[in-house]
Amino acid sequence: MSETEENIDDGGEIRDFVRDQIRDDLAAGLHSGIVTRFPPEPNGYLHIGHAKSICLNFGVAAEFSGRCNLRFDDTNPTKEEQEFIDAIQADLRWLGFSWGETEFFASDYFDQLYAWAEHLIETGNAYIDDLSAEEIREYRGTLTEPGRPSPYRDRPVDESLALFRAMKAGEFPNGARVLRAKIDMASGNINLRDPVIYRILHEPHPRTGDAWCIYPTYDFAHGQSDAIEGVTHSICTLEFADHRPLYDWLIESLPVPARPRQYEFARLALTHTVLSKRRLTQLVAEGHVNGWDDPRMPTLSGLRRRGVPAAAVRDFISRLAISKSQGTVEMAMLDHSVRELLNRTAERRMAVLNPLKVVIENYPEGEHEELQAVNNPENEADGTRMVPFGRELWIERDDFMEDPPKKFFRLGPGREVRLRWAYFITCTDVIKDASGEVVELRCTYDPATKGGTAPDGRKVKGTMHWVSAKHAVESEVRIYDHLFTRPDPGADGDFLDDINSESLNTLRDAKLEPSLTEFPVGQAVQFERLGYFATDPDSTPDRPVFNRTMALRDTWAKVKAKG
RNA sequence: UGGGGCAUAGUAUAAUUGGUAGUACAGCGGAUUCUGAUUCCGUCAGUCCUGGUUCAAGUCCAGGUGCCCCAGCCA
Repeated sequence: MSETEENIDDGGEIRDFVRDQIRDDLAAGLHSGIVTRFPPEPNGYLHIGHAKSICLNFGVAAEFSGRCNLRFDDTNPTKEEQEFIDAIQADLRWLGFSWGETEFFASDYFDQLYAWAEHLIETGNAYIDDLSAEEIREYRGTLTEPGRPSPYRDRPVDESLALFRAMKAGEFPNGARVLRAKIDMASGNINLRDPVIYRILHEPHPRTGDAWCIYPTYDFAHGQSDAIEGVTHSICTLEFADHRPLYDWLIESLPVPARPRQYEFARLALTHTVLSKRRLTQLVAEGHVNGWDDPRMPTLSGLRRRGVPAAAVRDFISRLAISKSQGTVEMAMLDHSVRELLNRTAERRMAVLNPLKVVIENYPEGEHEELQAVNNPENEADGTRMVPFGRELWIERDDFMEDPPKKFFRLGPGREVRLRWAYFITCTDVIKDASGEVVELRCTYDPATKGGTAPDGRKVKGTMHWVSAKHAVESEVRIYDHLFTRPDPGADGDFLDDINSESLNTLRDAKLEPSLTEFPVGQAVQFERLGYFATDPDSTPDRPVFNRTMALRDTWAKVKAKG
């Protein structure tokens, strides 16, 4: 595994503004150790954008001999589910990260957070507001106009305290009242216009059950949770920069055990896909894809199912910059990391996706032989295997043209090509059906070319893959393309309108060489000349199903397209 | 003058803090090849704008412009 790191200085350290900050803080003696955290909300599956945050937070912790906590930000039981908690942990492990014995939950701190809320009321820094959600919005003002104080803003401390306790006791319905921090209704930063910090939610929580009917908001939970855990550097994405003043205000207003600091970096955006949880959830909920782990999804589980190795994801992330400028990375960048890793590690096999029958007329009927093939030219240790060869073969339809252009190196009438690891064959006849479609080729082979080289030194331009018809394993192969037709889905209207209707092409008549039945689910393999594939969990013992992880680069396709 | 953030090749970024604009991906061309793969070689292309300071500006100063985020009792 050779994961390249982009921004490395001569000392081998990764350089970016977050790590620079940490080095400075360490040099200034601010901390004895570094603690970060990865704080997913369990309301969806992890995607490749999360991988950037994961690699940053866990990476930083490892580089500075610190610790990274996995902490679920589970403060909104209306959206969160145990299924997501389990999936997030599974995806993290797959990606290759571990977080020690325990995982943390914001809900573990509900008692402490509640006590701090009371403290805020007692110190005159928070109040119970009876305004409705709509009224609060009206009073908040707009982006350019200041807000107005709620009529309940100066309610006596005792009254707020009593009301807050009544809220906790379940005496009010959802939405009846909220607890608000008392900060500045005229602030240019809307997060400081008396933000709601506790709301009534009569909703069972995946972890605390019915213990609570009031729940803290993100803003009231996150920084304090960081403080409780001794997090030194709370690294989040740019959209939270506006929240930092509130984060700091709460830390300063409360008797918390530590002073964590928040730093923001630009989240990952990728072309030809979407990475917002709202959109991904919509794709799943409305059935545009077959679940969170659909191989077309940018989720970690989708990538895994498609056959993308975790190491390739990590390599891709390592090439990214940690910065504050929000760009969109080309999907080709990810493709490159996948191909580079798989080229080195995936064994090669032969499979015919769109079969065309070939009969070798001068090969003895009823006989076959075993020919030796190299498993991986990039890794001699992978050895060789035997592949059965016979009189009737399958070749790829695309590898034959009746009237080929000059640059076409493959099979055509009267042409000679090499069958990989086997023989040179020459096409002698083309059989068509009533509609004129080619259904079979008649060929002859040269026994002297066994193994693929001609003793007389003659050359052929093309080498093709093939599968013995008698020994072929019937299979289904799923070919994937970008989920969206354009690089920026939704930029020009509804993102659903940009869904690629041809993102999944299921080939039900694929022919595999026999050894392909030995590949366990998820194991990467290269089908020679076609791409990298991995077995899908839908496979059955008698009918394997393969997903195409990534096509090989195809310069012929480019030549052909140019005409 | 609501607040916050960001501008370097097609894309993502680097530039020792004022001293030759470098890297990766993509593209293009070629060599090698029993995968039209891989590998190798070559090549294209960039500092948002306008002024200013300076021997010297991507970097400093002034003024513009453009893009992103914020008006959830989501995170």
